[in-house]
Amino acid sequence: MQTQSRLAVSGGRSGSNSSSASEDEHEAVIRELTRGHELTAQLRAEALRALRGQGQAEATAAFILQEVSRAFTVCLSIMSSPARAPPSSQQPPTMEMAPAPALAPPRRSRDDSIPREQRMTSSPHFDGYQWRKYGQKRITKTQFPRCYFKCSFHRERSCRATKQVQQCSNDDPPQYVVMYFNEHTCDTAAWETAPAAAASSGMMPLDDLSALVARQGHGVRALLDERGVQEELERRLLVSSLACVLGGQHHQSPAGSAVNVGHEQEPPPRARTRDDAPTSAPAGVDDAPGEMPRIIDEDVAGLDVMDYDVTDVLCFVDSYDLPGDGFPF
DNA sequence: TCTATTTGACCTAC
DNA sequence: GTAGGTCAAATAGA
Repeated sequence: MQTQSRLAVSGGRSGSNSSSASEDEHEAVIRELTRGHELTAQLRAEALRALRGQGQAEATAAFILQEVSRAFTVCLSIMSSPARAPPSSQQPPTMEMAPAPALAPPRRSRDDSIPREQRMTSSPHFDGYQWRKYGQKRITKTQFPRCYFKCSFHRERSCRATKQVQQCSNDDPPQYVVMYFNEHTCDTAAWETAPAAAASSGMMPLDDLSALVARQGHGVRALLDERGVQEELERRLLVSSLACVLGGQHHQSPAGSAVNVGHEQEPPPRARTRDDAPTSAPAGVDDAPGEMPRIIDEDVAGLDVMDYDVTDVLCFVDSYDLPGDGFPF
């Protein structure tokens, strides 16, 4: 890609002043983000022109590309903020002077306690990964205990991902703050496929999906209740709409269902119901493993935004309390 | 019997 | 010394 090559040129530039190189990189990132923003605007114009008069597809494409554009805007605001300014030249060089790292402590240091992602949800376990609870702690000045989870594959696949779940309100349904630490290094795509996992992977026709839920007993029903099906419909609509935009094809709603995905609509229902008691839930074993995209906090931008790359950015941004509908932390 | 959860103890950072 | 994060033995459930 052009972006990569440009950044590579910028980053690979030889020079004695590391601060200068850092500034160059910073400028390069802003430059690329700006260009991405411009290209998104062009793509949006082209897509809307191509899809003019096609109702649902047009609206969905407009929504998705608007969100992409918003992501670029937010990233640019982050990169332009003083906090993201490149380090000053007064900073002492640390690489050579730093002492040899001691044996890494097994426990996370306080510096690492900054979550890579934070979200508020009433379904703290439904994020597409399997977790195992390894601890619970009552935190001072809080009403509810904090639960600690590791990725279920932390041992066999050395996945270091952890998350903390803490109830923060007694509402109905109760709300939880979920904090994620470390990236998943496990390959969740290789999970064994239970029927529900197959259903949620997008490979099962929606008619079959609905029929499965109607036909099966508690097992599948627990995973894909009616609201889950509704959410699945919406997810596929988004995916197919974006594919149509990129492929220039007319969108056809999956399974002939008409699902409205728009700003005016009330937030779609959550997919999960069993997660409202994190201390007793079997830590996500039933949480629809597989390729199902993680569902981001329903509050993000007031929309039911799926966790594709774009919304990863959105979610990340939310934790910085930027202007908008972000998560207030 | 196996696996996941619970919970008190221990360890580390502040 | 305190608070928060993790460990690991005990326990529960399938």
